[in-house]
Amino acid sequence: MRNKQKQEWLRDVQDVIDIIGGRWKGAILASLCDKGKRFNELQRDLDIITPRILTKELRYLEMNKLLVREPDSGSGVTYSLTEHGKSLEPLIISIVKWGKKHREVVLGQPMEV
Amino acid sequence: MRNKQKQEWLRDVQDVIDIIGGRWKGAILASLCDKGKRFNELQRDLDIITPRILTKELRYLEMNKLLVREPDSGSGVTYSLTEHGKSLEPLIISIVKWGKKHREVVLGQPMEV
DNA sequence: CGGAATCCCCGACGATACTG
DNA sequence: CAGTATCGTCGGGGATTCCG
Repeated sequence: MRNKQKQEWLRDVQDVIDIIGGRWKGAILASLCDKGKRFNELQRDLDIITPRILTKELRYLEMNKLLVREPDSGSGVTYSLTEHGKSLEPLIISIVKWGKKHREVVLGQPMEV
Repeated sequence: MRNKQKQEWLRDVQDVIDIIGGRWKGAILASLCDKGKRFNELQRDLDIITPRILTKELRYLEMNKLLVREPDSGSGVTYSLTEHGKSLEPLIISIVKWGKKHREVVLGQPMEV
């Protein structure tokens, strides 16, 4: 760990994990991927997350500029991904790819060369 | 979230996050990246992680076949990455790359097209 | 409808000490 | 050297209720 560059990596990795990690953030991003959604719509879509948590997560993601909150005239709010938010998708795909390979390995495939 | 594929993605992502997330796992992997290390060596390398935690993390990573524990004759144990463990590096690099971009965006760069 | 306020629980993480 | 044992804390996540 004396290695400076790796120290920095760790910080970056932690940041990203903070964004897509946790129980809900990934799901929220995924749900918004198709199209923008309203609060209640999200709440239903996410298998009954409590409003408190949903609000908190949305705020966090908004702060990180991954999504935007747009009140429409009346009592309605729409959340949708920003370009930056969408740019996460390729990364997610890489992660998923490794994750699948990982599952195979752990389930007992031979792998040691 | 009705989207089946995305549900699966989320699971995979969570798995991966579980591996590189948390406070220490990433650091341990990074530390072992150069070469295998002994328990105490790791402990020192990781800026005073307590033995309890280190043991727990090592066990977890071992279970996931990212590293191997090899007792050498005498009272010494060496931990080193498996091929599978090493295969994480490219992924980490992708994550770091996005993380850096992300920091720029959040720090206030224009980015909306 | 879209939240905010309160209260609570549990699991991750840690400090410290001890052992074969 | 390589752990175990015991205890403690701290905060994320949740249930429930109330509000404009």
